[in-house]
Amino acid sequence: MNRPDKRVTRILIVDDHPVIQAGLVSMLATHPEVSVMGSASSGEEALARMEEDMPDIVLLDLRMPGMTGIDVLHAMRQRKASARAIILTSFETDENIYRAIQVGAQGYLLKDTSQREMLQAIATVHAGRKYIPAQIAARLAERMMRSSLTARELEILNMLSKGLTNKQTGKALKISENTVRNHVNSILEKLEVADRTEAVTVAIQQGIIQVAG
Amino acid sequence: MNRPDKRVTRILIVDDHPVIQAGLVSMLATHPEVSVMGSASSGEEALARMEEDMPDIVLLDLRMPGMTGIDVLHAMRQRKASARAIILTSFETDENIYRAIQVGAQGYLLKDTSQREMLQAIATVHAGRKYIPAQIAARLAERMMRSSLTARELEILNMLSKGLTNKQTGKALKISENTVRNHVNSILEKLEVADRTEAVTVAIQQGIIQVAG
DNA sequence: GCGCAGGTAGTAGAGATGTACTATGCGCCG
DNA sequence: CGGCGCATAGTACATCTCTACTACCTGCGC
Repeated sequence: MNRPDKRVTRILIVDDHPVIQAGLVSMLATHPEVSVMGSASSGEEALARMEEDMPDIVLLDLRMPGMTGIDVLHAMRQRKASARAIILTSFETDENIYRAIQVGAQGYLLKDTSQREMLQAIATVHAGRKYIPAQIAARLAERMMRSSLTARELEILNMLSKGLTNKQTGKALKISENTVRNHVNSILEKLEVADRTEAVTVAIQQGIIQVAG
Repeated sequence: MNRPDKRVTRILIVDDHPVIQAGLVSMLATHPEVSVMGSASSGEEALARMEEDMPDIVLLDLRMPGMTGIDVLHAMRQRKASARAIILTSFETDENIYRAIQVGAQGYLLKDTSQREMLQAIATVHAGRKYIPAQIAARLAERMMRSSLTARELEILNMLSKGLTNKQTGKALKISENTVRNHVNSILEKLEVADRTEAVTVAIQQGIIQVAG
């Protein structure tokens, strides 16, 4: 609980890739104003570490096996964790950015960020402000313009992407084909696309549905 | 041209992400049997560096602005470069793996690879053998099973993904709607899918078409 | 020169999709 | 309680998609 030096920003790295962990440690280690407390390779480990190490800032990867970064943010919020979170990820779908900010991320960086910018983001967030690069902010705005798909619509969108017809989808969900059609039309309107095929492209592009590798 | 120590494997890192560069340097620096000659942030820089530094192994990212890793491999082959290449990437679409191996990559690693495995891959490739993890090899086999789409089919698949109808596609390509239909049917057969919507999902999933972020 | 792959074009018909409405029941929130 | 969003269901019609064929031309390799 006692901090050795109040001016030093204490960092916890959460990323399942060893090379990223090593890279961040190496990029941050030489700077006296930050101190890397440690690294976690999973969300579960991160939450445990957070209670022990009391970091000021958590650098958080979104895509991890098990808990995702979003899950970790949720858990942090519930536990009223004092640490602030900066998302650090290779991917930047509109949906991911939107969700991360919604559950309380204070910063959002891409993995191609320079050391200089990374340090600046850490300083900014530690000072209590948000750090969202313009490019990311633009995507966030884009996403906030559009209304969200409902749970049912998401479910149906996923079935579209697997090539099910309206009839097959209706049977699978035990609703009529007509109802499926209504939902499909809502999806097309919300995504602002011409047909189900484009809907799938846009949904994947924006991270609304995932394509299991 | 004179190598200080023949037992040392000389490495060139090619990746546009500073954090990955730093991570790889840090993971490899402490090991006496490898020596990192330097890092390049782009394919163009990598090719220049290769002539100067004469590395034994190039650790090559696939996704980079400008030249992709595949482009670099092509250029290396044309110039009959002596260096062997190991692909090091976050992504692993069937198509990327297939293309990389086809143009002469000797290894294929994911960025979640441990330090131990990375060193082993480097040693194996330096000894003249290939290093393909079982998981990657399985995907490669999967890809080799299927016949490739023709240039025309690819073009039409891209238009499908944008929501164009057969008629619109025909007009855009100045061919008849009937011909488009024939191509679409070939696509469905080759991808083994039920309809154009599933075709787009599968094509994106396998890296056959890209979704511009 | 012949076969083969790829691109082109056509026909006919069954079925799926998209559009444009109306309408009901449920649960939530102010 | 009233309004609203959501899920449900329906009808009718125009259009698009998919299937199953046949057919011709070109370029390439054996």
